[in-house]
Amino acid sequence: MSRRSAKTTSKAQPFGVPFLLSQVGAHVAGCFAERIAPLGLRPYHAGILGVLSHNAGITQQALSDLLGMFPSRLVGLLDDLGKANLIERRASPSDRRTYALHLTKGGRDALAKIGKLATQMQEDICAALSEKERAALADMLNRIVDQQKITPGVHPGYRRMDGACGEEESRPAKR
Amino acid sequence: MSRRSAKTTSKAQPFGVPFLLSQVGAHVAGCFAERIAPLGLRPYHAGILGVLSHNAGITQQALSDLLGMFPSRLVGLLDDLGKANLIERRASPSDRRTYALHLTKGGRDALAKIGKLATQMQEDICAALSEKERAALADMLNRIVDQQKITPGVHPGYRRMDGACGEEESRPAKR
DNA sequence: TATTGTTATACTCTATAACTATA
DNA sequence: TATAGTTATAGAGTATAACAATA
Repeated sequence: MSRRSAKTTSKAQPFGVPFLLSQVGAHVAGCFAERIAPLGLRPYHAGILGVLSHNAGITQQALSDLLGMFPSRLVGLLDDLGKANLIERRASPSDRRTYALHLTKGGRDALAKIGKLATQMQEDICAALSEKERAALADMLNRIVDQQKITPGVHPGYRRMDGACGEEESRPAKR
Repeated sequence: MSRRSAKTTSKAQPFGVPFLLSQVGAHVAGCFAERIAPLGLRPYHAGILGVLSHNAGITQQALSDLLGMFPSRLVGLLDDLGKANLIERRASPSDRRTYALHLTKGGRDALAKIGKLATQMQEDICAALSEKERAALADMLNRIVDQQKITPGVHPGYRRMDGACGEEESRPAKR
């Protein structure tokens, strides 16, 4: 194609799919972080709101399990969301040690805003692709998610990097 | 273990391309980190080796510019690579303040190992895709890289998050 | 005076451990 | 005794500032 001006950049190199995925993924994540910053939120917060919308009433323990993060790390994030009145910790009648996590009205509103923002981002990020290609890209990525046994809708960024990668089939419930 | 049985994951949801890209990208990055760990390297190190292979003799200042990171942050990474005898800082005859960065034989060997490892990873990550699809995916990602003005071969992970995202056309050379 | 590379410092983030209150 | 949630502590990682040598 068109060669770029001299600059320090390298010439057209055959970068592999893994590098491209990681590169574009990091770029997208950075863009997303920038765009939700005005809402007073960080990507971690947004991800939790999303998970809560599909898992109403989940406990903190179960949520930290699902996200693959330490419970102690979750506390601060939930505190943030609580202070912003986006979630509430409802006391559980059966077991008074646990809280049931729920989105508030404000939380659902925030999530809707994030959704619009994500739609806009898709438009920007995929500007170089046709409608058909975007669908094909989404389909391929979904199949990778499935084949790699990534939990749908859960971002690996929460995960503590122990043994999250492929290699073996064993997934010994991590305890 | 009553709570783990319910499989708290959400049902099939329409996750957008940006989320999928970020999700898969983070997964791939984690896998890559795991796989190069036995070489005593982290992704940052590998990325620098790759950049140096196409920019032999670059100065630290120019490299930190290219990567978008603070020079002081670069020092430690180059120290690591130097201690492992993968790069060398050659004294510059014209300007004795600067060093010219070069890969050593060991550095080129390490880079070759990383390349094989990346090829293997591509096989694993793309297991769900046909050859044709892999090519289509790479092509689409390359076009996104181009359209989003991401520097080819440079991972955004180095970048300090100031204003790296799209929005405007202005790119005021960031001094 | 400005610039390159380096060191020093402060701040953020996260993992681990200790604690409480329930069970 | 074990578990849910929290708090405390410590370690890693990074941004900023200050510095010495050279231009």
